Amino acid sequence: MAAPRTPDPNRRNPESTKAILEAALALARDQGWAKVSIEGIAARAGVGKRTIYRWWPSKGAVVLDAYAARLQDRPYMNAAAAEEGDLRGDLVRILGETWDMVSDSLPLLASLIGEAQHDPDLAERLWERLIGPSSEPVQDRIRRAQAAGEITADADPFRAAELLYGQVYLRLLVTPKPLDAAFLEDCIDLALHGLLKRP
Amino acid sequence: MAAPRTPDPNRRNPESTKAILEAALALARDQGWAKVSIEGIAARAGVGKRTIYRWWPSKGAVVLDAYAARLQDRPYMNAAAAEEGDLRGDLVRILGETWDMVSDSLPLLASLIGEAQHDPDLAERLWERLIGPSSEPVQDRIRRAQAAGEITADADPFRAAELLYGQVYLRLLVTPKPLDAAFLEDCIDLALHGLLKRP
Amino acid sequence: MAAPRTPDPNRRNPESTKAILEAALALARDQGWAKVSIEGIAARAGVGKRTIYRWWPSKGAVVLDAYAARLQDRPYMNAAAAEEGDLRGDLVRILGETWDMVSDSLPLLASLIGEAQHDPDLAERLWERLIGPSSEPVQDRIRRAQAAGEITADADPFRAAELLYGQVYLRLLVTPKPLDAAFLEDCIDLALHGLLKRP
Amino acid sequence: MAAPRTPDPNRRNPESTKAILEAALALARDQGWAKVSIEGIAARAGVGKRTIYRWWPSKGAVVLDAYAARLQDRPYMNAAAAEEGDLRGDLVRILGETWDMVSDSLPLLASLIGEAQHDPDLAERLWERLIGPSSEPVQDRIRRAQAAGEITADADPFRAAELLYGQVYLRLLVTPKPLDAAFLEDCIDLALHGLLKRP
DNA sequence: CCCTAACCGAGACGGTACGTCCGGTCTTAGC
DNA sequence: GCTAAGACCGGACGTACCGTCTCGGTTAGGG
Repeated sequence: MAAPRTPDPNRRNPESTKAILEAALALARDQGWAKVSIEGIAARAGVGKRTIYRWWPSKGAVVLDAYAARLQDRPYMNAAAAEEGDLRGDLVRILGETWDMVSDSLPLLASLIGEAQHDPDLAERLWERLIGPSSEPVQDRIRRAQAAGEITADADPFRAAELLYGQVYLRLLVTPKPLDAAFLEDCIDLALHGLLKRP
Repeated sequence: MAAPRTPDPNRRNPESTKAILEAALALARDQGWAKVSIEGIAARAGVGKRTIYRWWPSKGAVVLDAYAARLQDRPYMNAAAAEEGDLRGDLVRILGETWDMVSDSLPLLASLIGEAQHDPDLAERLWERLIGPSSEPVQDRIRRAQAAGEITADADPFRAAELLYGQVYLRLLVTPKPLDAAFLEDCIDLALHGLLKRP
Repeated sequence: MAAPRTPDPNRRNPESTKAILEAALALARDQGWAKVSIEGIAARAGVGKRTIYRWWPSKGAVVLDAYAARLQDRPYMNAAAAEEGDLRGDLVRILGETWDMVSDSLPLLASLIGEAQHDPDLAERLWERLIGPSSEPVQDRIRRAQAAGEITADADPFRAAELLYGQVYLRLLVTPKPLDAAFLEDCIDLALHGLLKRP
Repeated sequence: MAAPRTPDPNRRNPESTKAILEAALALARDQGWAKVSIEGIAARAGVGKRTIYRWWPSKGAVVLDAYAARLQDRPYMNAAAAEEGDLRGDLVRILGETWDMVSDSLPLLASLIGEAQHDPDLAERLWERLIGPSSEPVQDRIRRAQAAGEITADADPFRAAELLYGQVYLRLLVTPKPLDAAFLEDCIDLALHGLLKRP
């Protein structure tokens, strides 16, 4: 009975969408996050501001979409199809694949997370679409290692992923030290062995 | 010899400084980060905008100063003077003390880190003044544990702190799950033992 | 063919325009020129500053428009339709009509001319819209007087108007003496007869 | 008994005064009136703002003083010493001498008069120090012409000067037409003869 | 095959805040 | 006690974007 408030997705202009996402990504990467604005995206995409506001709630959401779309355009990593090897080697491979996808756009990812601190809606989208899923392969591998008895059975795979990824995001967002492939490998070793000396 | 461009700190008005920091903190805590503006701080502090721009480069820097000043005003518990107990217990105490200081202003801390993602100068100040120093007690305790043979000698204390704190900051900034004292304790246990099953 | 830089006048909001002009006039008359500011006009008119800057280059231009609009709203007495009388009488009538329109806002007119001294664009607008046209009736009457042989044929009507009006503007802008209707009449007599004793 | 509010002129530093006046004049002539500010004058003169505010009430007053000082430095016109010639010739000479002094700084003079429209104190100073006195020689010559019977005895010399100078100031301040020596001569002729045809 | 509703570009609008300039007052140190 | 220097409060500047809105024009589908 009530008139629908949401716009009809079928009538969405794919060219405009594409132009907007490309413009957002280009601005974010070329001039940095601070220079991104809805107004700027609209101008660069040759699009009315209205068209952006119709489909996205904020500039963060646009950039997130643009960034996610770019990641999906990549020659998709086939973690699933990979042969199962030893635990450490598999973790190195999994993190390495993710690393290859994002290593050239770390500042953009950091800016998105930064923006999400004052934008709960963006925070949710970011977690649901990008960050949450990205730890699934690690959690899966942890679970298989638990089944194989390599890892304590009562460890929570989600917490295990946090132990591993926490180091990475801390570097990305806070610590003024390099974040590179070698560091990732060290993170894996440290997470696997922990701090206590083993007998 | 060259004429200094920076203003003379001796002529700084301490009352203005105090009013500005208080206004910044009040705004940040009451209305949230997004509502903080140089203009708003100046108005609430009864101060010219120029006076703020003279001494701080950005609103982030003001809020950081305000936040740091508040932390230092606390009746400081000095971890160093504490009786040395067992490793896990000391870590629980150290993290607990830090936690007590920041637990009522986590969103503000998160916003500061978020802002720092697009503001390298703020990022540096934040690390130097707030975040870097906060992990020193943990690193110290790790070093003593290494001397005592509890922890592998070749582990880097800084990396050890990253293993521990990474989990905390990941929760704070990214993961949509609760961050509380119980979680901190779990972080310590996980970091100490690592993922691999011990024989 | 080239993209126009100027905004499209068709999209101009007539209500905003009206509110701006009224606010400008009210501020200029109530508080005096010095208290007029774009910011103040915008606030009083309930309008964004941008809307003013979009259509006017300076506060002087706004006030000029407001002042000119107010003059045109007056129940216009058309000198042209007036019965032709003797030269002096007609001049008295013409100056009197102009006088009636501006006598209650002389400081505003003076301020506009004052402002125009440092603003060539305003000076041009002021001359084109207000001051230049105001001497036309005098020039017309001079021309008819030349045709009737009352005035030397080789006198330039524009210069004649300058002789007459110069005295008036000198009083308005420079001389600290009263400018009133009686003075206007004396200006006419002096301009008509000149200084040299007639035989 | 009461402490004097006005500063003691004897303690005035002549070097500062000179530097201020020179700086004011240089700024006014080089960058135009709009770029003149107390702050700018102080910086250029190497003087504290306080020193300017102590001796002048406004930037207009400073520039007026600077301008007046410059005029007095000129090789002073000796109108008084001039041989008395015929009326028209003397007027041409008197106006010509004034013209020679100001012709290279007309915009500055116009700006001063413009500023005086919103600054009654400046208006008074301007009239007393510069503009009023400048018409004295003309009034004197008019009086002598009246005594000689060349000019109607009942004409007010002050009004006569207004008739003559009004044309000049109108050009300077309002009319977008050239103001040059030839024009001055025409002003004299028109003022002497008036508009009415002589029998 | 036309009508009408939604999309689209463009951009004007009321606002908020920006970072800068300057006005006029006050403080500090030096002579 | 004047001076150079400049910090201070305050107000306005002109600009950048925000998110909403209105305007024609185009496009798509249901009558």
